Amino acid sequence: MRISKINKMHNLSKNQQIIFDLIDKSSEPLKAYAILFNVQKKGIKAPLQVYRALDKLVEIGKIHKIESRNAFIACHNSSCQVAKATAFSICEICEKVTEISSAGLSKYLANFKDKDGMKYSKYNLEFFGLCKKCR
Amino acid sequence: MRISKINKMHNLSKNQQIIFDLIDKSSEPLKAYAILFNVQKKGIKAPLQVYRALDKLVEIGKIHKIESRNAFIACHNSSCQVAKATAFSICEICEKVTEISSAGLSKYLANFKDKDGMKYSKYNLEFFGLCKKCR
DNA sequence: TAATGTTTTGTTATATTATAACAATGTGTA
DNA sequence: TACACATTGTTATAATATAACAAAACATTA
Repeated sequence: MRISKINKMHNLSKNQQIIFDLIDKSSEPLKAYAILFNVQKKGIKAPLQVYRALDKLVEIGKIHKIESRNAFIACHNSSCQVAKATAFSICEICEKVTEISSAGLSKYLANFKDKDGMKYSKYNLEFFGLCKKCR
Repeated sequence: MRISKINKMHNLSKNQQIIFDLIDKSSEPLKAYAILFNVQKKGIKAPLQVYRALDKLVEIGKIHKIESRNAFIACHNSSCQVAKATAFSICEICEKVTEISSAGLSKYLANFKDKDGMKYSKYNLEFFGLCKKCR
């Protein structure tokens, strides 16, 4: 019972944990094949093993995919248990990526309705510009 | 002089025009290799020819890339001469994609400042949900 | 028109990103 | 134990995108 509860709180499997740890300690978004290269010494040999772990980690909100870069970063936003509302800033020079956590922004977007009055369950926003260092 | 002016207004080259026409008349986002397949009868034989045209068309704002789908749609927002502020709604069932043109939204995002007071020159926003038909 | 720089094209090869299909093993629960 | 389901391992392949180089077309100015 306890164990099932823990599982539902998304205890990670072996491969998932290895790959999450790598992404979590990285200072920059990691690409799938860079991850593969890094975890080969831990016995993860095939792309599919990486992609499966990535899919699951994205699904449960532990990591996010930066779509414009095909790269993955750990979620550092405690409130986002699930990957349903994400916003990032991306520096076009040094490629530094930061997850934005702005209550105002998420509220605005979560409540945004299009012309037909349609509301959306999920969004991904990527801002581009120059970071402090690169300006 | 006149000609140069026209060029600066982004008259399209042969391949760019062929590929833009195809995307523009499509009711759904097109993927690069679907485009390639469709324009082979017009003499465009190699992926690179397609990608080069796509890059240029994106650069001048005639088309947009839907990052989460690796697909391209024509811009139907007369005000967006350059691909610097884009927003789309995507139906997760039928994959219908619509460009959102909301003055409120674009104003809000163009003026959005992060915690460090940083403003961004460019953004891409993708909303996900169910369209009217699929709901 | 000739000379020039720039953009576009054509072409082959290759790199990068991602999934299909199938068998085996592990894990949680009845 | 037995069952359902998630995870793993493995090989092969599909889908997406770029490198490098040469040639042709186009725009500008002398």
